[in-house]
Amino acid sequence: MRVTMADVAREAGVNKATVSRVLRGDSRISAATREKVWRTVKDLGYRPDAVARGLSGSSTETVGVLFNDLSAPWTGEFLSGLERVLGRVGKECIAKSTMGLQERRRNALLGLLARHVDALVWCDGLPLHTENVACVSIGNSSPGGVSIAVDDEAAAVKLRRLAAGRKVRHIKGENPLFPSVDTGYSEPAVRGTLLVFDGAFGESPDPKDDAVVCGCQSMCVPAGWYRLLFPAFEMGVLAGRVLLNMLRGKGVRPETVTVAPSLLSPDGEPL
Amino acid sequence: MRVTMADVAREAGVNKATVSRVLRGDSRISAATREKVWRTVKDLGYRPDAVARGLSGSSTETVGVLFNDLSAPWTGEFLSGLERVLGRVGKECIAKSTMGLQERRRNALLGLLARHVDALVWCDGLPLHTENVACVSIGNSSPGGVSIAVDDEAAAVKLRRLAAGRKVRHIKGENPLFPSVDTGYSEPAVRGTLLVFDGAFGESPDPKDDAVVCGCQSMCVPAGWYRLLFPAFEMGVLAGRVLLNMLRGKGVRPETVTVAPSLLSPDGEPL
DNA sequence: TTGTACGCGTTATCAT
DNA sequence: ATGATAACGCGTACAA
Repeated sequence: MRVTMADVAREAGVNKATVSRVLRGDSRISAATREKVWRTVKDLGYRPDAVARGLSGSSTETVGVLFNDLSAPWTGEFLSGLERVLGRVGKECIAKSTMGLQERRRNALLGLLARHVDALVWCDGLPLHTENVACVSIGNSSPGGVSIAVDDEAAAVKLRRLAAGRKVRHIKGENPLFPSVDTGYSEPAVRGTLLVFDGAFGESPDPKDDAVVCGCQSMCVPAGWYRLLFPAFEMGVLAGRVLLNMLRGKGVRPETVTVAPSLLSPDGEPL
Repeated sequence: MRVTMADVAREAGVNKATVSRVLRGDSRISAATREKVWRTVKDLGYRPDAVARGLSGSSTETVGVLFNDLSAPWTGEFLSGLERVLGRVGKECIAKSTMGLQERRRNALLGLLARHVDALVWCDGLPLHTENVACVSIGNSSPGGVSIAVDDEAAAVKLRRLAAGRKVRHIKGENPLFPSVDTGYSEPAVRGTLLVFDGAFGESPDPKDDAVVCGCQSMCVPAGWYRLLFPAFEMGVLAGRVLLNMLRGKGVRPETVTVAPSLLSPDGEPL
């Protein structure tokens, strides 16, 4: 059988309520009682029941995370960053994918609400404003909501600097990570070409050219190539921080937080 | 306020228990009552409360998934496969990462047990046998438990076939996906070299050689290279199926299920 | 400072 | 076939 609060109370010779208070760190409790209760808790190996706590209390300490495609290469990094922040306060993440289908989106939402998630993270485009639940959206600014987005312009600036004096060819695959990054570089090329691969390696660059590959932290690139990193981890961290602030009712007015991707040289040096 | 079962019962003029029975599809209920209850459910937009159901019932319809490093490139694919199977029966996944730390492992386990997860998936090496909770481990066979593993030998066989007549250089990065794949090929090279990159591109191959890159479905490789795919998605699917069987008490004796990685030609054709 | 008692929304056990 | 009622484990006004 499971060790319950009643067990601890009985063993310690106090009331259930007292045990509950000690565990929640209620100040108005005698040092003696507190000590005694903690002892019993340890002795019996008692662990609060998260489900019961969720039903009785006002929070389940869970967060729902919805992706368009959970199998995309950056989701793990994002979840990792999110968990890094939320884990510290005992919250856990429930990951789901909607495949861009409106019905699945709706069902996912209803399912998560049925679980009393404290917050939602929409990583699948369309921001959805759900009353009563803290919510941030990724990539798309939600009107009136909080969103975390990639600073495409900053990326473009870095690429332009790297491209200085040469032609730029932007090669986008099926699922580019930086769909709106465009160097817009049109000066006459004097030093060859800079190839920017986003989502696919279509060809091998001429040895005298440079190549930039867009991807996540974990991606592997051929030696000598540059990397433009999609800041998935940082976005997860930011999303987590923003959510915590919202849940604590602190400032953080609805706004858009942007993260600049970093451009790394073949040696791994940031440019 | 939330629409509860009591609301439905009152509105439909029946008992809470009856509503519960109708929702669970209990057969011994009159067609009239069933119809009436369903009507009211629709009208009021009632949704069962997953938390309360978890407390009262015997299942929370949740599964805990533990990774060594959640930000690894294959975790998303794995979760996607797992969710594909578990989602069909209304189960959701809670993802956590342990960073290989024994203490975090333990805490993660305790936290998930506190949430009454129906099952656990260990993707971080050491299989942990937890009494009372269905559990599969990934990559490492647990003595007496169920595990899903990559068929390294099958991968080696395919590589050997591809390598026929040439030298093989296996280049492993920091986190190779196929740590134990070894072609063991030592015949005198008569047709150049086959480079196998696992986890890192150390160099660019000589144009006359072939190269195989080990990675996930989402990885991008230079044109003309071969790919050895880590079957993360399939492993997720398998893990899900095995878990469901365990939870339903069906056969599936403790064993090891292996998945063969596929070797793709530059055109995407399986070899 | 601590105890009493009720509520959270379901499921399950008896009755009827 | 259905109703009444007791768990499930915890939080919390209210009382003492």
